[in-house]
Amino acid sequence: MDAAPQRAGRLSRAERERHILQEAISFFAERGFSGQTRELAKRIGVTQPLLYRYFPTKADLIERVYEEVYLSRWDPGWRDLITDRSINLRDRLIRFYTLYTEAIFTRDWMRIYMFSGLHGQPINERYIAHVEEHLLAPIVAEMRAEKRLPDTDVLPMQPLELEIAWNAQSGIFYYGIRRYVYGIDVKTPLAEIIETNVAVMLEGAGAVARRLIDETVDETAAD
Amino acid sequence: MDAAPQRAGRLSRAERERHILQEAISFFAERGFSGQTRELAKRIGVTQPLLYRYFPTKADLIERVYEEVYLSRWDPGWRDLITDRSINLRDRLIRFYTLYTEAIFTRDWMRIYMFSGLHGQPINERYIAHVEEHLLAPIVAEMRAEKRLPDTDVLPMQPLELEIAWNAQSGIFYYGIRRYVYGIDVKTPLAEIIETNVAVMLEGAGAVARRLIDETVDETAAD
DNA sequence: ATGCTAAGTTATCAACTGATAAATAAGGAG
DNA sequence: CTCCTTATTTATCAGTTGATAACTTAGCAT
Repeated sequence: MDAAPQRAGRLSRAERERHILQEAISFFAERGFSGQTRELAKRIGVTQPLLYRYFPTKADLIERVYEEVYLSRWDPGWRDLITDRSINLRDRLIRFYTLYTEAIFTRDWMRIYMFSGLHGQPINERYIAHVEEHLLAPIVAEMRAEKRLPDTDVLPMQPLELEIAWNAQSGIFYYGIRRYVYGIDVKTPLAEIIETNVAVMLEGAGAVARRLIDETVDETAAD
Repeated sequence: MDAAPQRAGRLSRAERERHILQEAISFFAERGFSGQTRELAKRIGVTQPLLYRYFPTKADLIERVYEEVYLSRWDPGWRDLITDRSINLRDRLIRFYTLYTEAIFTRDWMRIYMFSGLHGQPINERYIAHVEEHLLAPIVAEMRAEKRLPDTDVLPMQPLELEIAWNAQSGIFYYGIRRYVYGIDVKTPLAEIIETNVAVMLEGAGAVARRLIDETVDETAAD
């Protein structure tokens, strides 16, 4: 037997909108953006036309889902933490990546992120630019300071240096993809992954970065 | 004006099937698996019902797309290359990742891979297990040999060691995601990414691995 | 209590979409 | 050249899907 078609409780406009948006995030994260409005409505416990009393079109609802997911979870404090030289770099990076992954390592966030990336949403590209500017570039600068290399004012950040930061970022992020997007049961706990990636970044990438800078200086001197 | 509705040339059953499958790969890679059969047919230049003369259902066609993408691009020689100790490890890994990325770094492959992962396709999970067994585990073993650490027969591969290999793999793979899935114009050429990742893996992960093994041996001795 | 505002539902449309059946035509075999 | 096999098309169905309009009802204000 089906459950008796029950009338949804009456909520204030703001409450209902919030409720719909929240459910829409986990719904589209699961089904992708081709998920159907009727199924979403059923999950929320309201009728399908009600959605259109709050969002003019499905595309508008999806747009709001993007905003909610991307904007509401970003913490400006991350950047301050990365550049806080009262803490040693290793601890800073471990602490930052712990906080960062606490914010984005959820099934909803990771899957919405991948779906929006696949759909070529501009917001995705903007997010990546934001990550480069506010997280990776500062990390590169801190790494230079740690290794007593020239400031980025003196010697601009090299593309390859950014890629080295991307390397660590990728190692951690792809762990999240395997776990939350692919749904694989990765045995190693996240804390160890972060520690390892930070260690590898400091030991390996530090050396590579130094070499890179030396080479660049040589080339400049040779001109 | 629309082009005159032209009749498709008559092909042999095998040729047409191959043609449909090839187009289906790039079509579904672009649109995702919710892409419509009519649009696919239009792109191929045949009528939509013709697809059903070759594939019983849309789901069957998608299944064939998976097989084609995942199975046809795997080269058993990769493993032989990784374990070929007549070449030094650094060159071996660079050569391997060059070949591997030549095989999978296409818009079609990367996007089909992500879509199938998001849809929880078992083939995706199987592929990852295959990568771990035939690529990453051998890399870990070679790294141990390089660093003159105990063989995996003596001391089994630690989960964290596998994760260190995943780290390098992720750095390279995520470059592909950024480029071919997100469509970002990454400035640094792939060759440099591979060189850097391999260098980082050998310098950083080598040290971390050694430490890990030492700790494990200590713990074993302490028991 | 009465009535008005706004939240929610019912009914329904038009376009879409996977799939099937019957009709058509290309091209090799004899 | 004719026939026959089969690749391809035309026509169409039934279920789906985003969206709209009209109707109903909850609950606060007076």
